[in-house]
Amino acid sequence: MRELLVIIDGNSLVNRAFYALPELMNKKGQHTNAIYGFTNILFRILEEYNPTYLTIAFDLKAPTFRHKEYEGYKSHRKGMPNELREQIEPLKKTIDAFGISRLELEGYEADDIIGTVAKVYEKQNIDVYIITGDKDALQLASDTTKILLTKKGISELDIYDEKALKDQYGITPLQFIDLKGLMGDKSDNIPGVPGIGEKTGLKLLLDYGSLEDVYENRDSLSAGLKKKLEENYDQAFLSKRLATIVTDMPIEIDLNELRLREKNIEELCALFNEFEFNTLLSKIKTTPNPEIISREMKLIKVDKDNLEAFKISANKSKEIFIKASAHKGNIRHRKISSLFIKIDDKLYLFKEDDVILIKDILEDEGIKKSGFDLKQDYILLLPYEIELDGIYFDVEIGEYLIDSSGTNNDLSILSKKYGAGDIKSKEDFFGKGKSEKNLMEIPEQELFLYYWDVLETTERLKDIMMPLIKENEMENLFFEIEIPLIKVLGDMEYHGIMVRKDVLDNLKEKFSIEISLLEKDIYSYSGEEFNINSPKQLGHILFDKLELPVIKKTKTGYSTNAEVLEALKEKHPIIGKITLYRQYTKLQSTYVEGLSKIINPDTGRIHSSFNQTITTTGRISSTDPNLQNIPVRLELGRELRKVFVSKEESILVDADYSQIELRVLAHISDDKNLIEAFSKNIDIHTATASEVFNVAIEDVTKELRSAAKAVNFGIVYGISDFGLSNNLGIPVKIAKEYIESYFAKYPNVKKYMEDVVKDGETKGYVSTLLGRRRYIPEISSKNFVVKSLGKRLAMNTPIQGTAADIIKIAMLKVWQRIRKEKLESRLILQVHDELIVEAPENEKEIAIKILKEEMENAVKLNVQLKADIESGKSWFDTK
DNA sequence: CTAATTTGCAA
DNA sequence: TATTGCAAATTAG
Repeated sequence: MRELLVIIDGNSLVNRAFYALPELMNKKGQHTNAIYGFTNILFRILEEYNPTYLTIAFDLKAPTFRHKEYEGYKSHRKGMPNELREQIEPLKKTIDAFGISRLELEGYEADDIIGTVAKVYEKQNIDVYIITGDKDALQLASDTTKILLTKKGISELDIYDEKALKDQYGITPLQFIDLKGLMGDKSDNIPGVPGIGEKTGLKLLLDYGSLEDVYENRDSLSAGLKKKLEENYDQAFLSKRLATIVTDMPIEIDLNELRLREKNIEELCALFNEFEFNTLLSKIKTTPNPEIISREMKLIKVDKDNLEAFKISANKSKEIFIKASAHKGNIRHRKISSLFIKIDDKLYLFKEDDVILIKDILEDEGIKKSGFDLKQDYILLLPYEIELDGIYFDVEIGEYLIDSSGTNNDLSILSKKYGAGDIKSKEDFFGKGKSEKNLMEIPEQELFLYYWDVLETTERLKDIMMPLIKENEMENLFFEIEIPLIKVLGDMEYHGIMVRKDVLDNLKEKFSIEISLLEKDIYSYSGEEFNINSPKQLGHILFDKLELPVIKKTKTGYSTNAEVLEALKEKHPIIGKITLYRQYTKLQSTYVEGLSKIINPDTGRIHSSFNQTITTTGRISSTDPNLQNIPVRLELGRELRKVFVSKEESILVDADYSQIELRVLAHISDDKNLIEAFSKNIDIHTATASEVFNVAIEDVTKELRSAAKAVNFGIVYGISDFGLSNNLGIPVKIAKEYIESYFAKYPNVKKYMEDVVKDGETKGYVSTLLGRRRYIPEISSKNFVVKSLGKRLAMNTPIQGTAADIIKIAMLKVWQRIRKEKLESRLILQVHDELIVEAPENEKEIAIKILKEEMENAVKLNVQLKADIESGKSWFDTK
């Protein structure tokens, strides 16, 4: 088999990549799109062509002989934009880490280097592929040299060899130079013969051969053409010289220097990590970390016969790494298959029946437990009446604090990211979806090896992350808040909330009657049956058939959202019906049916998952089901809250913070007027209205209050005049005046907004009161829209995030106090600014007291925190 | 079957 | 061209 040499035109490709891809940035604000595109091409070339030799040619800044001969050469080209320039050096580093050689020579363009190298080696019986976006390179094609031209962005390559050129253009590769002489090249500012383009040029060359031949035969051409040629004689031959790629540069390149070397995995990992190319990280074929494979592994199966040795070791070491693997099943009776504990270089394995033997170790606060997603382990142990204690370091949470923007960070991604070795991802090991393996199917030896890797990696990551958390001054946030919160959330999931299936069933019946009536009405208006749930079909009916005015479009067609329907409601009676239909079907499918599906048959309760590592701001999120978006605003939806109840002889105590975000704003901006508004204990929107619209408190109308409320919301979200005008349906100019008036009354709020944006721009991140960070790469974007988003994020995140910090502290304090006072009350829900406790009736008063005190005293701010408390048998009753 | 799109619910 | 989430239904590939 012949060997293959691939030569890449680096400048051409990096430009293509830059302009073809959208703006990408890492969290430091460094642009990475060109590097990303280029790297993707590299991966593709390596996979598809598997070349023996690979080299990438770059231009250097120095002028070439072409500039000296013709000062117009490429003179009209704009310099490289800074967003691209800053990517060149990192790209070269990346190429080096790939083990790919680079060719750069002063005084010659990449084309010349490519031409020379190609010609030298095609004579040595090597196949040469030249990859570029520049058609000039076609002159280099031969029967053994192929030109691969990028087309349409960078995703596809067109392959040309000598024969393909002949077929398509009818001329030889060398005649391409003559063609350039005739037609010139706009992109390089090569003039050619004005008035001759590709069509005429090709015809002339087809008829006569070369540029010289064309001139010799000019007499047989039409008068006009002859004149053009004669007037531009010098220019034509200059153009031909400029377009000629040098193939005999005085350089010697040893083929061996172009040989593809081994990748420098460590360096590549570090680079991809810096660029935040998480998807590419997994593409790197890693060799197992030598340290891991050289370590001697010792698996010790522990049962009652050899328990003592384990306990001595655990007590001595004081730090263990744990992971439980469990069968699928009910939260209260989920069976642990094996519990793995790593201590130093030993891996201990406990089968289900033996886990209880080490209850004392697991509950010993003095023995530190580290792991990945320890909430899961905590919950798994609860049915065995083991309450995991001494939880010390959770790698998933560590990563969340280091960078809250990360998405689906499983252990395998993290270990690559931090260079902590290579490990199979959960999906790779267990399979996913239908082919997910049952624990029983996996040979024990394999399982053991997998968990060894998991715990080994966990330990390494812990060691890597700990200093990062320290550096970023997040130790307090991590150890005093997030880690202790694991158990609070675990308990909330484990306890769940009682639901009334009978109420759900009634609602289902009631709703389906309404829905079918509405369907009939809608079909009678539309004159045909269609799927009302399909925006496409609904759009067709409303805007094509009924010819209602189009208010808004989406990228795929007409918009039919609530706002649009609201605008159309007077135009046709069908609109009101559709709005109602939407309301009912939403409640039916998402809530009535959704919740029914997920009631735990065992407990009669709903056990939602509370995730601690999802949101960018520090909030908690809830899934399966999401209990943080149960309807409340509309009468109809609010009914659903009757489903959520307390168990027998208990009561729900519901406490929610009053205006926590605006209070946080008052504190961090230290705005006297805003602080004073809160201290007077009057409705904050009314107070704002009075200030902004310059009326006495008593004279604030409903309308003014509601406008002020919108302004307050806008302020919290990072205000823009456009956004506010949109929200209030007023002109941008008026919205602008509102904002200016607000800032005039609350000058320190204005100062805070300016400062936090500035701070975000210089540091690349913003922080909450407790030091939680969010990186905002958007803020250094050149794109106005993206940058504006960045500014709003900078303004909003500290507010929303600080409120999240505060309620987390409150949750901890409430949880701890309930335990300390040995109550049977339980914290069961958190909805961002609201906590719900299920309390036995005789604990109602103390539960109220605890919630009130702990929430209002969670932190000390320049304004009082206020919590409003209600109680009742159902969530509906607490509002 | 999966991914993207549209819609709508909460704080 | 207003912040943060989750989920259902439809539809394109």
